[in-house]
Amino acid sequence: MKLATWNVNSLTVRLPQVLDWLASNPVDVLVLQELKLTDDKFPAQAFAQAGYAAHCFGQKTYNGVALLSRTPATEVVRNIPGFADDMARVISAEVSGVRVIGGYFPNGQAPGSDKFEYKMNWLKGLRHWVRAELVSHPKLVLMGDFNITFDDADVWDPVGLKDTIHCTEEERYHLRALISLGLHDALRLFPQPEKSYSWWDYRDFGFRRNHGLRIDHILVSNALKPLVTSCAIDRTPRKNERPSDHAPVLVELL
DNA sequence: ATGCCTCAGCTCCTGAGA
Repeated sequence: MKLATWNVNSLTVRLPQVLDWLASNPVDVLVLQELKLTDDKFPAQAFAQAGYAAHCFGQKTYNGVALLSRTPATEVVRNIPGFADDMARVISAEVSGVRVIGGYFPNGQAPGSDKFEYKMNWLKGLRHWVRAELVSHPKLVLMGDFNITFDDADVWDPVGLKDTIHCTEEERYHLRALISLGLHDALRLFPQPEKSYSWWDYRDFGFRRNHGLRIDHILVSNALKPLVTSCAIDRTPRKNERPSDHAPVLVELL
């Protein structure tokens, strides 16, 4: 079973690239973030023609997530039960016996801002929900755009970006707290190239200079960890014309 | 430089992203 996550930064703009990528990478499950479109504009038909059932949780202008799967997804849940949120950030479902959660974590803008406080509250709400989900669904994958780096290895300039957004100790505390629930950073279960990032700034030739961050993650539960056979970031779509600023991340389970 | 690039929208500028 192959699963992947990709922040597409507007599905309207990126749909052809997503379809091309799925043709080359026929994963079983793909979660998408930053659709930036409403449900009525979601291209369900195009995904159906590509062999995918799709569930959308859209929103105008910002946010918006979707879950695509080759076999039908059941028990679809939108956002975090028990955490009131105006923004469309989470979609989860059961696929082939695995609980899949796709998330677009808040950006947070800057430490000390209202948006940062919202990010902290959102992370707490997510954690409490995922803790319960792990009890009822031991085989669980939590993946998406976390907007948090684990440590300096995920940052192209750890000195210059120390304590800036995505790199603060408060954010990393919440990420470690998620891991402590019984989850594992799938990418680091395997050797990776130095400076493996999943996002590069559009400005200043960020991708060409590999000035990036690893903020898109796939976390697998204790029960799934022994089944993980590979995990990788696919940089190739970042070389497209008009690319998303994020690259997809893939994991393979036995 | 509170910028640089990209996207959406109350679209020819602004807010937000990361």
